[in-house]
Amino acid sequence: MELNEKLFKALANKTRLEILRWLKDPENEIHVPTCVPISEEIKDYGGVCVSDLVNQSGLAQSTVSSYLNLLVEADLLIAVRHGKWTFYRRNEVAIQKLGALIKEEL
Amino acid sequence: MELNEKLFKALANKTRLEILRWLKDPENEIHVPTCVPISEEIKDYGGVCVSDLVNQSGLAQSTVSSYLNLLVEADLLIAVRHGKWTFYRRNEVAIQKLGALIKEEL
DNA sequence: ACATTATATCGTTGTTTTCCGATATGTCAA
DNA sequence: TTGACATATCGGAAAACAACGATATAATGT
Repeated sequence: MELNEKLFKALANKTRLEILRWLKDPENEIHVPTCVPISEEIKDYGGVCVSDLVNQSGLAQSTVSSYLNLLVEADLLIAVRHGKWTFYRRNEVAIQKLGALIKEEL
Repeated sequence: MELNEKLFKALANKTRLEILRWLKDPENEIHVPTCVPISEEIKDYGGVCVSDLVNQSGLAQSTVSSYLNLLVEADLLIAVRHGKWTFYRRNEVAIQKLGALIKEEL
């Protein structure tokens, strides 16, 4: 984790910011959840599948998928594949570190 | 100060990030300073003129000027005009607040 | 094996950003 | 008040991004 252009580019988009917020509290924020947690990891750590975020955002599936990939590349999200679903969740450690880095190093 | 697209867009550029770093410690980071502090405010709070940042960055004067304006608009920099110079300095309060907001609200 | 579902990737088009040179504005000094 | 300097603004060309539909890949169920 470092404060580079790539990281801030990932955050420089309304929808991607919304995705991060939705994933903060999916129980309340994801209005029509469809993917049921199917593993202990998902039950423990949470995670939302792509199609739920597609519904929520109103954007095309391909757009959301690439946005999610950008956020993973920036280390802000963690992706876990289970069967045909990929569950995305926040990388809380990295996000806290980001806040600290901005205070110290920006 | 809020975590919106505009703020992160301002940070999503290598040169603008460098400018923020240079302004963190201008004495050491600005290699060829030309603008002498001419007021108590600049002496007290610091601040670097546009032409020094133009030299440092190697970009055109117009580019640097608009980059600085973007950072001011995002509330990350403070601009103070003295005579024919405009001195830019970091908005440390806002930057600390940004770090805190990311930890709490991102 | 085949159809279905979920996600990822590719190619494209319109929009935004980057960065420039030219020019305008503002300030000081002679 | 004219010239020189510092900065800001404008208009444009090239690159990057946003967002889409079409298609590829991957896993599941029959």
